Amino acid sequence: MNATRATELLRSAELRATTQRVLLLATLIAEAKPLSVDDLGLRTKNSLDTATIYRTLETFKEKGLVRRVDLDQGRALYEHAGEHHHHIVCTKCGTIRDLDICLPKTLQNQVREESRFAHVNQHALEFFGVCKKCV
Amino acid sequence: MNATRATELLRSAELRATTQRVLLLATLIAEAKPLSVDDLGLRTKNSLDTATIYRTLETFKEKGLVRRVDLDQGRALYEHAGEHHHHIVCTKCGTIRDLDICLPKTLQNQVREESRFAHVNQHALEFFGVCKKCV
DNA sequence: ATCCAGATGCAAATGGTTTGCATCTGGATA
DNA sequence: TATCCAGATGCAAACCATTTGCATCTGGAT
Ligand SMILES: [Mn+2]
Ligand SMILES: [Mn+2]
Ligand SMILES: [Zn+2]
Ligand SMILES: [Zn+2]
Repeated sequence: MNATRATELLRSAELRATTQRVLLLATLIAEAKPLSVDDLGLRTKNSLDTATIYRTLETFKEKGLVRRVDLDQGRALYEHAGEHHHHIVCTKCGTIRDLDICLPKTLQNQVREESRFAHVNQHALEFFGVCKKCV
Repeated sequence: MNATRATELLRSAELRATTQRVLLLATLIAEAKPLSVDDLGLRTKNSLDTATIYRTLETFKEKGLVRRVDLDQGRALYEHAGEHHHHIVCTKCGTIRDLDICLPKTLQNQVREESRFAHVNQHALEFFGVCKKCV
């Protein structure tokens, strides 16, 4: 179980290690992929109130423990925040895969120039396609 | 006005050129940036029912006249579909700028390999930063 | 001028997310 | 170990973007 690890992480983030938080964070670590609030509800056997899940995820996000993945309109997904990375989504079955690629520095600099923005801080990059099972 | 151009586009898309559709498409062409349903309501002086706007945008999307931009969770944005491009968003004032950059072919091929997906069809790429006015 | 498939307006429903408030609890303290 | 309370939770209601059912209206073909 990741309960111990989750508790440690909560402590270092200066958050109270409540039953609910440990459970949610351990689940996010175990699944290692973007989960919806509903997903989290199911994985925790509906033992947590929906409002608690939302509030907890927001807290986790502020502390950098999770990051929100906005793939489409509608429901938000959250994943345990590890290394910066991107995703590819199967448009047929919804499967999400991590990608260990990122934008080349040259492109990021190009954006800095072309945008004429004072700062460019982040970017979101997702790919969409059809996985082998869904061909 | 872009009313004439809008009517032409609707005709070539085999869509009936109703008052509402011409108005919406002309607005999207004129603004040339991603607009929310509320934006479109305001720009058209609240003369259109919200349900009509939603249904019209969906129709336009199916015909390739507009594309939906999912920047964050919450409200969807729609823009007149021209060349494939990306955006940078100011996280302070919300301003959205077009970017004429795209991913290098090498990266796209890399994704094809690493993902092990059968097909990779699209991608979404958005940058976030602070514009000069908001520094 | 007539006609009708498809488009619109209105109002109610839906679904994800947020919020107010009473109660509960983690963990600091004595 | 018992006490205590700021902060966390559960519950129910509110909120807000989007969708849907249905009666009425209209673009454009005849
Ligand atoms: Mn991931
Ligand atoms: Mn654009
Ligand atoms: Zn698939
Ligand atoms: Zn700005």
